Amino acid sequence: MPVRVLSDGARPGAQVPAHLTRVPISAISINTKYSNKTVEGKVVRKGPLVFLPAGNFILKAVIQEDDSPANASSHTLSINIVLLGALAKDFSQAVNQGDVVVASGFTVGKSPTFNKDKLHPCNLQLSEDACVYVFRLPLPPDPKSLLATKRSTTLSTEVFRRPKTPKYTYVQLGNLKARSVVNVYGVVVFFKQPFRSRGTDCCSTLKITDQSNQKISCSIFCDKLEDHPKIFQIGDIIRMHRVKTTLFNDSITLVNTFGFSALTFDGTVGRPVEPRTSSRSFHFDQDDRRIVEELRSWAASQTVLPAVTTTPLSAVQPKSYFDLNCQLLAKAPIDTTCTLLRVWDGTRCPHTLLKVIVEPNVTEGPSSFSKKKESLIANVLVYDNHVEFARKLKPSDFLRIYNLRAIPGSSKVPGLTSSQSVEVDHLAFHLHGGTAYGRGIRILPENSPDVQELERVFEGFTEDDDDELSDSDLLDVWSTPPESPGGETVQCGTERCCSHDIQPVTLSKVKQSDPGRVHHVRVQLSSYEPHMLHQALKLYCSKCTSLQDIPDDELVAGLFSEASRDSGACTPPPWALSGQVDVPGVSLGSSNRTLHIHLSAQLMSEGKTKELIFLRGSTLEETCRLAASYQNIVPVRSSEGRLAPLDLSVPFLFRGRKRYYGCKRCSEAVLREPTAEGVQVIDEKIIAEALGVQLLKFVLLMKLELQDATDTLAVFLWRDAELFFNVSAEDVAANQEAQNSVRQTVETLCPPGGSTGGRPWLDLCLTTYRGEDDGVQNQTCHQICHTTITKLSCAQSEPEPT
DNA sequence: GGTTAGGATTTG
Repeated sequence: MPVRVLSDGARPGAQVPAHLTRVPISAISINTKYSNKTVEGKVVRKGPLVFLPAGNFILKAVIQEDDSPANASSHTLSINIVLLGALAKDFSQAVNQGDVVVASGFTVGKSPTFNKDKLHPCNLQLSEDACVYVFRLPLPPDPKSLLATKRSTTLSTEVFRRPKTPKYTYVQLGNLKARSVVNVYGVVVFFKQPFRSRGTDCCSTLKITDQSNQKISCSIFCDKLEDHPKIFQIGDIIRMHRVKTTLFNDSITLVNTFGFSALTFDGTVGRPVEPRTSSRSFHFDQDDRRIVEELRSWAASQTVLPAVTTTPLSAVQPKSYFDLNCQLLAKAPIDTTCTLLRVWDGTRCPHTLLKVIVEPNVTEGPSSFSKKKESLIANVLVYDNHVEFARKLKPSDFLRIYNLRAIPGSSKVPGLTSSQSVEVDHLAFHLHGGTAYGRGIRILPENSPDVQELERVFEGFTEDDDDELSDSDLLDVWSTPPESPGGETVQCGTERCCSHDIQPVTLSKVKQSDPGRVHHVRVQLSSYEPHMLHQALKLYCSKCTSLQDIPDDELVAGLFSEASRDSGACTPPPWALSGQVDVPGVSLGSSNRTLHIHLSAQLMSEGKTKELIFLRGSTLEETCRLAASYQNIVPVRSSEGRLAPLDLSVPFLFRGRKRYYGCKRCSEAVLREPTAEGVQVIDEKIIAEALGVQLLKFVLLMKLELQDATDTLAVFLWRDAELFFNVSAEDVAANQEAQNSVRQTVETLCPPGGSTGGRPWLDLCLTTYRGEDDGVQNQTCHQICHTTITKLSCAQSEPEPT
């Protein structure tokens, strides 16, 4: 925001950048440059915010010098100011009549209203490059009186705003004093990606400099990676709030302290000034922009600063260390200290590259590529501490690998058997262990210029026509950049929890196999049914193994009202005590209804009057309402003068928000008193048993289409669906939260309208069996078993606002 | 209310 409201009571001059000098209003004239000048005055008139075409704004105001030089003539003390665009909007909101403002970055024009208002012959025009600092007297203690005063004295209906964010001051690196807490800006001249320290945190070490030419080392300790400064390359500009100065080896060093936060910026002159941060709220204004731009142009003029270079694969020299921007296509663990990253940058390295052979089933991402693409792929071996970071990488991620080493000749590659020879006369790429020289890997964000450059190069890449279809088709999957979901990031994967000791196979292998087998696969979810997830919920009878849909509410309500009309005389069973309950009318003015209830005499005698009622004559809606007051409600009707359960097309039991159904085929429902002796909780099982009802189980049934590099396969998710989604189907039937959880999981595995590149790879255990139902004999079916979702919900943590 | 690191090429 270009309008800065400074602390209550602050006086002009205190926080305006020091390089600006004030010009008296009376001295303003056309044909003079005012690039480093300010004017100061009290707002004596503030016009309304006027909307212009194309979403633009204009606002006019008059400011008056209130501590003017004695020799100024009175008519030149006040000057019209014209504000345009966002500045006008901000001014309208943040500035009140009576405030003292300091303006900079304005241009001077001839005042068209001079003849009319007899004010200054010039006006000040403030647009994009201008800045307005607002000073305001301390507020009276009672906000009500303040508002009243304001209303009576302002011309427009502006919102009076207390300053939201304090103004930060930044100490030049040459002026740092030991043992203080400061805010600083600097150009990064050295940095390491965050690495795990021996203590509790990750550590970023960096060195920064500024116009004072001091080079200051910094150590940033944060547990969470996202709180660390997002430094991509030397020359980036960093702003840090709340770092403390300490002395080490006679030099000032900076360490983060309580409330630390950092913004970083691309250090290239001319690029957009976009702060990089994980923090959801931070202070950033025209002054910050100016500081960043000044540091950029200063750094550009400095020859002593290290040059920023990345090297494309086409220019890599043997024996050199270099930084590589690339896209990850596939990765595979080699052993505990080494991981293979298969990357490309769209350029061809002139040297023969190392080939590393790994089992296809340990590879994440495609295990083979078209010949043409294969010739562009570099195999990067990352060691030791980088293995842990490599675990987090996904195929299709854009990476910057720092201090990668190109090693010519034959090297031994760990994990290879003797039959898998390593080519001699090749170039191998190693990311050695440790963090010396900033060695490490960073995932580049989608909006980074480096990523955009890579994408441009990839766009120019076409597959050979004679390539095998399966490979080239799948390339599209891998060339697709990852989705960047807004807000909370949910990363999903799956984990097998079976005891099978078998290696993963491809889907084409699964398709060829006989029923009665178990397979492990690594796949993506390409589609699922039903799309209306409530339709995935079914009722299952474990006795006759039948599966049925849950009756819809309309049908159930109809059966209830039909039963409620049957109001013939009715003799309750001898074990029951009968009574009545009033149910308030549904709408205002509709009369209360009196319903018959019957209770177990046994339970009554134990004082358990709320635990179970048999309810007669109610509608579905009334039953649901009463379910809030009674733990168990069994709807009953009068049948041939006796009390009987309702037809099993409707729930035989309501327990809170949960409804329970019985199997029509396997139940012989009669009304009996439950034996609740020694029973702590009367639940659906006890009641079902008493009523002779075969309880139906809620289950989830989905049909999923899986895909990998070789094929697609339709599988069922049923027997272990609850394990898979980590919810109970009964909860899904009753509560929104569980439904949302299932929906969210499915949508993360298979984003609606999303590209396949954003879909996670899933490790599944499949059983293959002979389907017998539905008259389709001998059909081979597949089912996901022994597999559970692992959901990493990375809610953006909220560091202290900066 | 503050240990960790405090740059400085490699086992492969």
